[in-house]
Amino acid sequence: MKIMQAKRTLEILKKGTDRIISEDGLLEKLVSSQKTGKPLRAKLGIDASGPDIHLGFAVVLRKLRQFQDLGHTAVLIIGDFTGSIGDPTGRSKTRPQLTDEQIKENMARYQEQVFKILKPEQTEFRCNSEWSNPLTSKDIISLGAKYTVARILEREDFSERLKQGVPLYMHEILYPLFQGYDSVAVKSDIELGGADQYWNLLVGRELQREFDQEPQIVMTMPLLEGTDGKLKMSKSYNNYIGIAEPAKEIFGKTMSIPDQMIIKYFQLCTDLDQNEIKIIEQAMKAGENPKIFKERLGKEIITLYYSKKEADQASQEFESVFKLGQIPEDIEEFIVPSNQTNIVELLVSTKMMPSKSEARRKILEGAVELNGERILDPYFEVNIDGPKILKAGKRKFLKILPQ
RNA sequence: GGACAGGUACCCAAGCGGCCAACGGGGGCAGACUGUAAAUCUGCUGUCAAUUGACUUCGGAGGUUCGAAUCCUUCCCUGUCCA
Repeated sequence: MKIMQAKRTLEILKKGTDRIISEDGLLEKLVSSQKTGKPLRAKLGIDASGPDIHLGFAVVLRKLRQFQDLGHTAVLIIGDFTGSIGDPTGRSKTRPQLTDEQIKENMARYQEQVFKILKPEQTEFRCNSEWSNPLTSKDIISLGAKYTVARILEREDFSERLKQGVPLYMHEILYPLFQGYDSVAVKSDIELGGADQYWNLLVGRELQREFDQEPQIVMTMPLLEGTDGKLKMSKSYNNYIGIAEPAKEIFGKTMSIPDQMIIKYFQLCTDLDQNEIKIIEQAMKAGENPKIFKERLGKEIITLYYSKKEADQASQEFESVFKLGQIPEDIEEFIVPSNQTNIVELLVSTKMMPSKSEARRKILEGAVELNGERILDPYFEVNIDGPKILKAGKRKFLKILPQ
């Protein structure tokens, strides 16, 4: 009876995952949790440096939410300690050390965003400095004694860097160890992560065994490519869609993903069921305009984080601005001190262009419009005798006002 | 500690005494087109001044030279091999 129920649960949890190590292990944990009535502890590590949650990370968070819906506990670990190392996954980049202030601030912003997806009452927020800071040199050495260099080097990006002659530093090697130690510290039952975290998560499993704990289940979710459709969504590639961004932005960015990504986004970022997605896929294959599905996608996503109403608004505005070439509703205003000014000066002082050279270039390229009229002359003098709309490129609008 | 190879703009990567603000690719921005901020094509991509010009930039600091990213000295950093 209990087993049947646990099996059903397992099926739900399996949906949309990348890998589970191991399914049998997970089933066992589910069964015993049902027997004892004790919720499982599902761990997820988050990076303390960039407090913006994007759709890629939301994929994992949404899975975590599923665990909560099934009665389990989410344990979110802010990597404020490991943050000072910088996760070497992907490429090597040293991250700046964060101050306590910054971390507190980031934490607050995280909670705000995370609870758009998770249930607060079933979420445990922890900082890994809590248990990592007190470790002594001796502790760290003995932690190091629990893992071999060969095993560390099994990791693809490490061995790759070694092969290519790219520096690999001692502290980076320690990173997975500390992340794994987090699992020991919070006694996690399951750890979730993106597919690129697979290896890191396995270390946690090994370390738990070393510390005589039942090893955690490792569950990874597929990585979501960013708006470029190639690289994984990440702040550092500037190809992300943040869940806390204005609805308009979310919509626009969604519209800019390559057509081939539409289905994957539906699968990972929306609640549409598999059948519905199939229908969309077939419709596109049959030659229907992908644009309409992209619109649907944008709306679905916004509805998830805002509301249906805001989704419709964002979509309508997009249509009017980009298709019909109209002016958006609420544009920023800028008050010009003098009543006449050179167009180049104006573009720079309003920060629409980063430098005068750039402003001149863009003018010559035909990117600048004033009240709907294209300006091609860098010497153009703007008379500010009333409100005017300045447009630079397709997306930048500004209302110019006289003093 | 020794030998060798390297450090070039946001990234990768050419250049190895003047024609270098520096080839090419990626990224970014803009224009055209379109079904969208997809795709494709084209242009731009150090700053200031502007038809030609000036300034800052090729790991750091000095030097040689009319003139250096390019040669020399020294320092810092990275990799490979040897101890």
